[in-house]
Amino acid sequence: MFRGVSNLTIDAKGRLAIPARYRDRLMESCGGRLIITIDPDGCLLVYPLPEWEKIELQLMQLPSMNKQARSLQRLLMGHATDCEFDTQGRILLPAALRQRAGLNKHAVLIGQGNKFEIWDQGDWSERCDTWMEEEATAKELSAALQTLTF
Amino acid sequence: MFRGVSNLTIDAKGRLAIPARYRDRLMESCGGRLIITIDPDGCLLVYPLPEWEKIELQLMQLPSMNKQARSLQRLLMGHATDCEFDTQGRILLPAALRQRAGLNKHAVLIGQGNKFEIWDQGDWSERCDTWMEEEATAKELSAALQTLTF
DNA sequence: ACCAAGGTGGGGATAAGTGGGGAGAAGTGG
DNA sequence: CCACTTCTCCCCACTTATCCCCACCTTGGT
Repeated sequence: MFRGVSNLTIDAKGRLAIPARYRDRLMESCGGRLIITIDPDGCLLVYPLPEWEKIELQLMQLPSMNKQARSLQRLLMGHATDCEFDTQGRILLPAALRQRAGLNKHAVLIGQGNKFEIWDQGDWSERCDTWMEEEATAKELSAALQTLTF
Repeated sequence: MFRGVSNLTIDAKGRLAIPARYRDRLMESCGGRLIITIDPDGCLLVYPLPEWEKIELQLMQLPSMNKQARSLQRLLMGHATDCEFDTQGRILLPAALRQRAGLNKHAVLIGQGNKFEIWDQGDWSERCDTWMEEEATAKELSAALQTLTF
């Protein structure tokens, strides 16, 4: 499971250094073969190849005549790009994806279990503020969260 | 079960000494492997790794298309950072988490059963005041508390 | 009053993250 | 088909953060 937050910089060439603590795990789980795509919420998603293949399978099984499913397929499948580490442990984020996620110099990489998310630093901290407020003051809980304890 | 409150100082490098009375227990229950994350209420949560893994499992099973679930995953999972003791029995609180919880030099560590919470000292005493007032003057009781005896 | 143990502070080696030059590959247009 | 531009990636240099180590200070017990 990937977890935790890292503040990183994207250099002028669009490269981003994956934190060293994740590298060994990524090399062994997928030989450094990653898939990067966009998330409708405005961040990028980074999957180890084997994990992505599972997602891909689920996505392709959605009904073609469902509009919402179709747009999700186009967003996720359509933007999925292969990436590998360079010799310094960095990945090159394709310009198109960087632009779509509004990524500038300062980015945030967060572990989300089987994947990572990459956010623009400003967007991320704003979102966090909002979410914390919402979660703290939430009057009613969705059914999925009714039994959660932490 | 962890209980009790400790006033601690966070030094200039962001290190915090775990009180000696907890250390043996932590070393044996998780080999000193702790997970620190944020709580929507504005404090940090500290779990022994095995405890955290249970929560993680619950979190990652929540549906990805549920917004409330997703934001909770991002807050909890996204900030969950592995920490280990240094040779003096201290842990290094990541700068990002310290900032998010508004931690300065003076902090409070409180035992909360299977986890600890870390609060800024000022925030903590303010919150305590508020809570005491609220509990004392509360007009109606939520269902979850109807049967509590203490 | 002394000793032992826990808590606090800071120097310094090492590893991790960052930035940019430049060779080679790939794409574009005449 | 060739010349030009753009992109990719390897290499090296620099900066920042992490963690080990040692030293001191405070507290509680004998």
